[in-house]
Amino acid sequence: MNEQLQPLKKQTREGKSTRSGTQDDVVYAHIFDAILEQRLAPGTKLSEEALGEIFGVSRTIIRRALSRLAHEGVVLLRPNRGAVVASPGAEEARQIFYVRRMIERAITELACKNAKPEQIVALRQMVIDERDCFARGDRGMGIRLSGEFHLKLAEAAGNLTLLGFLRSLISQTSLIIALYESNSRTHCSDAEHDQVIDAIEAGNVEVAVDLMMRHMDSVDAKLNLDGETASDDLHAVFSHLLPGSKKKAASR
Amino acid sequence: MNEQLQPLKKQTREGKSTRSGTQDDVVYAHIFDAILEQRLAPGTKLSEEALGEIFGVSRTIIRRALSRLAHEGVVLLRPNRGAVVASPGAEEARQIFYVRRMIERAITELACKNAKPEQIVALRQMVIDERDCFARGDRGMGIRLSGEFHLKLAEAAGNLTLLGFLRSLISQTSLIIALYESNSRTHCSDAEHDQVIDAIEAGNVEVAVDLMMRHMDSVDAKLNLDGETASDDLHAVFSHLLPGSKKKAASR
DNA sequence: GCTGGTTACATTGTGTACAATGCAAAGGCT
DNA sequence: AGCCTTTGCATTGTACACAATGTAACCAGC
Repeated sequence: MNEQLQPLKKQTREGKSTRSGTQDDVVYAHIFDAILEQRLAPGTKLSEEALGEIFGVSRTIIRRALSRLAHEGVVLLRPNRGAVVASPGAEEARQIFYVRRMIERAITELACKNAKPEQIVALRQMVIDERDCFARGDRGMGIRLSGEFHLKLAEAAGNLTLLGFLRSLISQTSLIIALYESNSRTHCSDAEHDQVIDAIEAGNVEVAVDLMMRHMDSVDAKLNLDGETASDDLHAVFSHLLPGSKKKAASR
Repeated sequence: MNEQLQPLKKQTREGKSTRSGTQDDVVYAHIFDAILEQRLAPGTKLSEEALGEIFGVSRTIIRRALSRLAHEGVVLLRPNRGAVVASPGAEEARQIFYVRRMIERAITELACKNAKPEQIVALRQMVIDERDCFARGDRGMGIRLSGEFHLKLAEAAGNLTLLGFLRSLISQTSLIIALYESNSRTHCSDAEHDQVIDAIEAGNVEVAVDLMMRHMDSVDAKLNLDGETASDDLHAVFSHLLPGSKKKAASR
């Protein structure tokens, strides 16, 4: 009788006006998209009242969305001083990529063992969608779809903890890519994604992991993490001054 | 308003205590402690109003604390139906420990390279505190201090992303340990912690990692993850567990 | 003219009232 | 008697109002 069909899918950025429950999801997704597409520059102050006015909801909803974004690392929440778009520095970016590489390796290994045929099909579909998106030249959407491919892969791996971690990592790496990508030619090349699927479908762990690592290399290679963004870095240093953290100028 | 009764036995280590702004931290810590010490059994409903009454704060604060707890995996937040204490099943526990092992390995490696002398000192102090705590027989505090040792180690590793992930993992593993630990004799043996510090101080990566992995093994070995498979956490919620009965449910 | 303090404003933090939703028990129907 | 519907209650979700805090401008003093 009571159909408990709760549409609690992972945040699909659609589904507005469901009126209850998903309002914060909608706000969250829109702000996230705006950050990825660089319509919101790093360091931009995110006023609760202004956002509430824009989206037609109260500050309560905005606050929840900002809290989620802050936890995923794309927004910096300063006590009593509001939220700003995060501006990860080069060192922070390197650390994030280091962890992501490790997580992706584990996910690839697990996916080789646990991926089901229908999940492989879904992965191939993701690559197709991704390719379409690049063809349309939609940069922000392309970055997000690349991320969703990796998330689908994590789903196939079957470890919920890894999935959650990767979600956070992808949010941050997407922001970093949007910030530091020098040449927007090849992004997350879909061909590499396809090769990884092939290896996973064949159950060849060695090759799959190797391909994934090469994929990470190619993403890495597109970034300019070597001190070319002087102004942004300076800004980042100043915005990261939190009370209680006595590590200033911890350059390394 | 009026100061409510204080069911808090220990003033948590709130050093700065800006008297406003840390309220949710206090609430968060106390609920977390209560879960770890099994004063709150898995599946227990966490009513916002009741908690607000207990801690003498409004539901707003409680809600934030529950949100944090939910994100760290020790509380399950069901839309329109309130929050309950999480009850991770055996398979979920295995997945969490798998990830934690991987993260700890990376942290150990990095700590060997990046740990500063004063951080080593702080780590040794942690072990001493931990030992004192075990001597007093404070189980919940012991589990938490063991976790804080690993967090300090992650701090020494110098990767903020890994630190954040480990914080989430420790929250969940602490809950799992509290749930599944069969014999409460040796917990997180402080001797193993000491050995790890020695190896890190000596900069011996191989030995340090090996010791850490053995340490993970010994933690693993104390758990009873075989047999009482609560098939689904959702189903576990429906089963009305008596408060205080945490042993093998025997419903296999 | 510059530095220090004071005051006014803007923004965030918190509490509370109201609305919406889910759950449960009671009553009626088959 | 059993099952379905309905109605009432309890709890969560949202919006709003007030309080606290940080920021900035202004004025006084050096």
